[in-house]
Amino acid sequence: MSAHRPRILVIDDEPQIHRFLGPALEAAGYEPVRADTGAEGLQAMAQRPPDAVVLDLGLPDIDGKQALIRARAFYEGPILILSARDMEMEKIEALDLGADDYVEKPFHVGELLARLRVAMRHALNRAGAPAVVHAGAVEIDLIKRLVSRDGEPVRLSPREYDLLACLASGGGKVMTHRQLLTAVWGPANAEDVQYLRVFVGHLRQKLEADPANPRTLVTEPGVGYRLMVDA
Amino acid sequence: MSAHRPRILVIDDEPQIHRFLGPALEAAGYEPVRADTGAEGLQAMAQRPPDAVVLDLGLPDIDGKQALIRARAFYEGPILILSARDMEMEKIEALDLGADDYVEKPFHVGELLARLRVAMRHALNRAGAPAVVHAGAVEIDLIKRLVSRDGEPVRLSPREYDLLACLASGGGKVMTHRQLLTAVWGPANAEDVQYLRVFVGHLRQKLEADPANPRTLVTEPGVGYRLMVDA
DNA sequence: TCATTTCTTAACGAAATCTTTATGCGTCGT
DNA sequence: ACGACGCATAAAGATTTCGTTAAGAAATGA
Repeated sequence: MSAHRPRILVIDDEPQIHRFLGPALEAAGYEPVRADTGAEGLQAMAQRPPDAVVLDLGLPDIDGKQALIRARAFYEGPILILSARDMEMEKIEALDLGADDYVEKPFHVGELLARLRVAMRHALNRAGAPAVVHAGAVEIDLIKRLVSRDGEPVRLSPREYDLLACLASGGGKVMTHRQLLTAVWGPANAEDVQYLRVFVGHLRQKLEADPANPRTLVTEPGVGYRLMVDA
Repeated sequence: MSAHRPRILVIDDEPQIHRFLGPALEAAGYEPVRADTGAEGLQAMAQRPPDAVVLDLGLPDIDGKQALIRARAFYEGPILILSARDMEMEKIEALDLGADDYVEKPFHVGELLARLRVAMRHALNRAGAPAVVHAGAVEIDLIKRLVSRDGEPVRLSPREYDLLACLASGGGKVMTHRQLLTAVWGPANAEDVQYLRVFVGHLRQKLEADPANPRTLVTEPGVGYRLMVDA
């Protein structure tokens, strides 16, 4: 299955929560990501935005409210608040600060999962901004997952698209072999440069006017590849 | 921006609830609308759609679940469930049936209002999504739950419609196998891609001019399917 | 209840994709 | 000049993914 399971970041200092929420999430088809402190959680969110966040307000290092505010500064996805305390004011504040739901501890796993589904249902409708990258005659719509050349749609295989998307998201910067390989083929294949050669070839065949003299997908010898995005 | 205050329909048989929720809503800047039975509530919703609904599950005339299902058939706004019972299964069912939140009685007014704000915040994002989607010769009315091809109505089974509706709500985006499966068959069946193959086949049979060469319901190999909605 | 529709599941051939190996070309340093 | 190295392309085989069909189970409605 190439479409990855939704990644749920759980930020909680109690190992117990992770121990039983992790497997539950996994059983429900999600990929749980663990963070034990607020700082760790915020870093994880910034590094690779998860599909949803479960945040405990009672963290040892950062005040829960502060964590929520700082998270909302750059993260738009669903955030569910967990809290041991039954304080109305806290709930109201959290919800008004941008949390999508609030669950009291102790909670039923089924209910948490249901509320997670609701939050992600809402997130689906939140139509994102049109993230479209232009590179010469090539146009890449990263949201619709659509690629066209001179206005004509181009059919790409999953790997081909993932590779192109990775290059496009770099914003014209050189992407090293390692970066591309780990992103598309996973960390285990970070050394198989040959994959890149083959698939870059495929992409050039489909996207370049003259595949032998690439002007859009350029190779940076010894380093990696670069997509020449328009300014 | 609507000219008048947001109208909140409260469906509850207990006069007590209306007595203290009504003024609270009014104080918060809303215009409360009262319904004492399920039938009355549904009628009010159909007659003049409120900006949000607060629905008590323990109604005397209609089963709460049924009321929710029937409401969701034509009303897309926020629905908050009220219930005296603390039953996990009921919560999960209600949330999966399309409710946006679930509050147990007795509740704090402040919390209810906060959750209402969250729900309406979500509704804002949801707004703007067209209720009728055109894709080639196919027309899908997501509210009336009606599908037609070249103006001729098309009969679809429940699953077939749900699948098509999910594709249509994507607005031309690719919907991954996982997204479609979790939305239509539930998270438990997120891996059964075979369902999709079978039902996509059915839909093509009914909707495509040449089912063997689909131009409206396109497959994105390795990723999912896409409905080619008109621009 | 019975009849009809709908859903689930399995099997199979066909097609597309991925992986791997092989080969040729050019550059660079020795 | 020579070999080493990185890059590009081609092609074959293995694997995965798709679409179709069909038959039995389950749900629906009269």
